Amino acid sequence: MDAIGFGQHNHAECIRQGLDSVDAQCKAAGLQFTPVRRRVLEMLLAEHRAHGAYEILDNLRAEGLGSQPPVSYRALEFLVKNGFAHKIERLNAFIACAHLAENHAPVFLICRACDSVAETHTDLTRGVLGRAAKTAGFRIERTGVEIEGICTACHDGGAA
Amino acid sequence: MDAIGFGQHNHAECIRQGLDSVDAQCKAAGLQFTPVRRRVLEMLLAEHRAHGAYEILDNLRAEGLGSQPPVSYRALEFLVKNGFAHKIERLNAFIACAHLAENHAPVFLICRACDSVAETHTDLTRGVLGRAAKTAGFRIERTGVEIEGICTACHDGGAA
DNA sequence: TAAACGTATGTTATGATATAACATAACATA
DNA sequence: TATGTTATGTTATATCATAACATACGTTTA
Repeated sequence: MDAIGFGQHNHAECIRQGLDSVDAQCKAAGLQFTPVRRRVLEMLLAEHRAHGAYEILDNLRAEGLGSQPPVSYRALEFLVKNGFAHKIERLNAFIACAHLAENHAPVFLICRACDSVAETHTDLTRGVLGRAAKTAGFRIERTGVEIEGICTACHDGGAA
Repeated sequence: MDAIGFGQHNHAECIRQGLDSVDAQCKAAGLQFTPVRRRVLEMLLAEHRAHGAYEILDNLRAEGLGSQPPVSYRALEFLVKNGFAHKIERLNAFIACAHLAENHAPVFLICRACDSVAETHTDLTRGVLGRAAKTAGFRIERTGVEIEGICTACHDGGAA
């Protein structure tokens, strides 16, 4: 279980792969990966932190790709609906999916010091929670796990 | 592991116990359980569903207990900070804590059909997620697990 | 080609959620 | 009384999100 987001990796490659993978998935599924949608995903991929819809919008506006809130919200909705991005509810902000193409019940580790967000995943329907839900007669459809704390870099660095 | 919220219980008793318990905890901790705070908790306890801050405010206003947003937000902040209520991030809404006095890493089961919310809990720091976090060097401070689906009553009743 | 349709985008306006900032009150205690 | 602390009252505004309608553009169908 890797937690992409903290730690070293070839980030340029990480962005390229993300775009390529979504490109391919869209082609396969007959989805339109339009310029705005592509650019929004690229912005999300640029950093492993959550981006607000209005921050995205500011960037789009600067590039002449749109100037009103629905533009960014629509692109983000497309990305989230198709599993290419996730919304971090705690932050009212969005992040590129770090486990594209995997069937994921995502878990987010949110550093409150540096705002980076790492994504890992689990299968909540198994384990304690799944059993609890089953006992309660609850039919799970979607899960969201958001964990707030301090990442390695920040507590090693002294930010906490 | 019980999931209070769905299923039968003596609700009047449930409200009374909630208020009494918080009353006692406030006395013990030297916290002021003021009329507004008490009334807000009572509103939350009235139903096992999440209440928006402005819905709470409307009620307060009708009772002459406050008329501006900060009134409800402050009371809710007090309740959340001291563990007497929780915020459901998905819904931007608040719910009374169903496990008062327990050290809780709450887990919410949210029925998208009837809007009821049940609270159960787990120890995320143990188990798969805890190990994952440890591996990533992440220091967990707070966890929020929100599970959306359909509750017993709703799928038995046919709402899904 | 044109008509009809579906999907994406552009734009205006507004709704919904949340907080900053400052003023006042109420209470404890030095 | 003066001081400090906590809670409340109030104004204004920031932030997040979507409804509704208009326009564009490609594809299918006649």
